[in-house]
Amino acid sequence: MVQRMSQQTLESIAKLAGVSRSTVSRVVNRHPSVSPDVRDRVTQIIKTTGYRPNSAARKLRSNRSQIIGLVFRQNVNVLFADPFFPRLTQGITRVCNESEYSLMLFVEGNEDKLFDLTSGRGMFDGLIVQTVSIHDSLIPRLLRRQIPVVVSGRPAQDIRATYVDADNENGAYLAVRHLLKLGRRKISVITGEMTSTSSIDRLDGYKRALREFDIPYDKRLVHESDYLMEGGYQATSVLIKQNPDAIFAFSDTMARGALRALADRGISVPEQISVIGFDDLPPATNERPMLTTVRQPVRQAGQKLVELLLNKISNGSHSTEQVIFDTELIVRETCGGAA
Amino acid sequence: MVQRMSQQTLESIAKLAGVSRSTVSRVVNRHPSVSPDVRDRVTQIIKTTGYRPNSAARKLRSNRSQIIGLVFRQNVNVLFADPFFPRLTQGITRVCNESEYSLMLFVEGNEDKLFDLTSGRGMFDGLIVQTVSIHDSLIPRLLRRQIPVVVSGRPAQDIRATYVDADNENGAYLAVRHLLKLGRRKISVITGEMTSTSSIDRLDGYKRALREFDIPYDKRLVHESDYLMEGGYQATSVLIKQNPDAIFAFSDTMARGALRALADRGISVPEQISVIGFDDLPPATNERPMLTTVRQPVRQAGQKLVELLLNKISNGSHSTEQVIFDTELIVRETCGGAA
DNA sequence: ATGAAAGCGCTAACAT
DNA sequence: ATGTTAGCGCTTTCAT
Repeated sequence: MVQRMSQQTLESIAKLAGVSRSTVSRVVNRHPSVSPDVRDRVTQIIKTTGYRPNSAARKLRSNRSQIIGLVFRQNVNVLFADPFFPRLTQGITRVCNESEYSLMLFVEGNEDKLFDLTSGRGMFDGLIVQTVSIHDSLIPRLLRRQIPVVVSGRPAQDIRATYVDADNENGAYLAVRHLLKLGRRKISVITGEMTSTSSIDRLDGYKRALREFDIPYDKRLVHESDYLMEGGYQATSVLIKQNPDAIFAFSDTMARGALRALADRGISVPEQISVIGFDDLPPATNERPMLTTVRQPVRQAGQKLVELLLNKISNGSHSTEQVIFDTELIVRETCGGAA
Repeated sequence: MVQRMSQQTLESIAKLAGVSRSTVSRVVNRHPSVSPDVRDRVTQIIKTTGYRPNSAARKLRSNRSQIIGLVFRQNVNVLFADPFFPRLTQGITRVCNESEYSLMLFVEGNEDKLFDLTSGRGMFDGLIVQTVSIHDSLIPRLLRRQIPVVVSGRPAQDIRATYVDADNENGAYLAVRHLLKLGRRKISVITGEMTSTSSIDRLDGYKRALREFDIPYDKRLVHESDYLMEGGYQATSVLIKQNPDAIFAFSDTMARGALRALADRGISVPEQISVIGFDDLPPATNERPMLTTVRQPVRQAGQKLVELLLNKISNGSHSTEQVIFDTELIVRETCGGAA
């Protein structure tokens, strides 16, 4: 007669199998020194009883949970609206599934709550944290706690962390230079929140290209937005009053919004206004007009993040590492003229 | 002199404060019977040392984690592409943030791995699981484990579970009846995976409307797809050969794909073909032509799910409860003619 | 109001 | 190859 399923322990399984707790533990953890017959008997009992190790106990004892946390601080709307995040998540889950690690996602919680959850030793072997604002203090707090953390996106200057990022500055530079070469002179920009390093870096690239062509920086051509399609639409409605001959949006999603706003006003792309986006994630490929954009290898970034984190976990190293992926201009229909 | 931050325990804090471990525990857990001065002293030390309770130990002892898990089995692509999920997640996080519970998300893991993670007592106080396929056995396995579970979307017939769902059958019925009243007779359908109860129920509603108008069910008009925009596009490319006068897609996202496919072929909507979607989530409102669709209250569903789960956790009840939200036809531009 | 002590379920060092 | 044993850090009686 088998016990109630819900309360099995190593001890109860041991009793059922007529062996000691340690032996059962060995079987569960695939330790080699267990005789085949004992192993089979125990395995059988585990199966019929449906025994599962108590993860809290396991963690408490071994100090490993085999779980890594993925923290997205972004608003849920943005998180799901922008194809960036699923891509990144895919890269991450792929490596996790190959390894013995499982992934747990955190969305939208205030910083303190999140810190409590993630910093308590006993929960995660390590964390991947997506940067949000340079004013955010979650990352420095976690680092101070000596929790293995890798950061997705460059964190604020004063934070020494291992991170993975795309070369945002150069990507933006390439895009704007391309527009300038095509003869565009009033290039407006739709940025993300300017507290994020990606927007800061991209705007730097924009400025560098302008300097190279001796064009003064005009901040009336720069509109801060939110990475949402609707935001791109509205930003365009405002920027259009400056009569720009190009729009460079810091995400494909916002570029889509811009295209729609232009279409609604009967402004032709690329004849009257060129448009370039940033990301080059799937929708950029199959919507029309096909979007010229800056490609960043998001999935690879996700994979790299996990690799770095797993290294950090196993080495216990306190060193820091930065991986910057190249970005690349993908010329399609919305900017006019080939590279 | 304060100890290294990373290894504080109840014991070490107690030593620092010159009290016993129990007293520190009482302070941490806001137990009333601690004298004010002791409380202050201990609180101060906790703050300066940055002590955090070990969650594994806590859980092991008290059998509560204050964490609920949200399990999405869907492919990451679908998960992020369909506005349904962020909406649901918002509803859920909202209630969680009001309560003392935290939310943890699971995405894309195989069933066994997921079961290990979620079923191990010691991790979650309860789970919200999104249904995927009627053949999926994660939910019955969790239920057998007596883990508090509420299900989002109706599970398979033979599963007795607490769940929240929209009235899919009637929503589809309303949509199709509307088309029939407008004189449409060859109404094609783009379904989701037919292993999902939502698609099954919606197809039932479709059939009921047809019966009411004495129109035979023609399965060549039914195309199974995947809830992605691209899927809607491709389904439409196939269905169009049957010369339908209407397309009813089981999600707004697929309806968008259908609209694009029709536009690419120069087929005018609603003049030549009517289109109706399902969901009525934000993009349905601001894209053109404005989509006629079936509204389901996704955010409320999310909230309800949490409420039901928290009840279940606190009551420890083994009873089961079903909440079905009404669906509603929202007539806009793509079907032609008002209600 | 505070402390002592037991034990949650597990792993791993040690003994056999 | 298997068993014995000692905790991991915490909560919670039970004393005082």
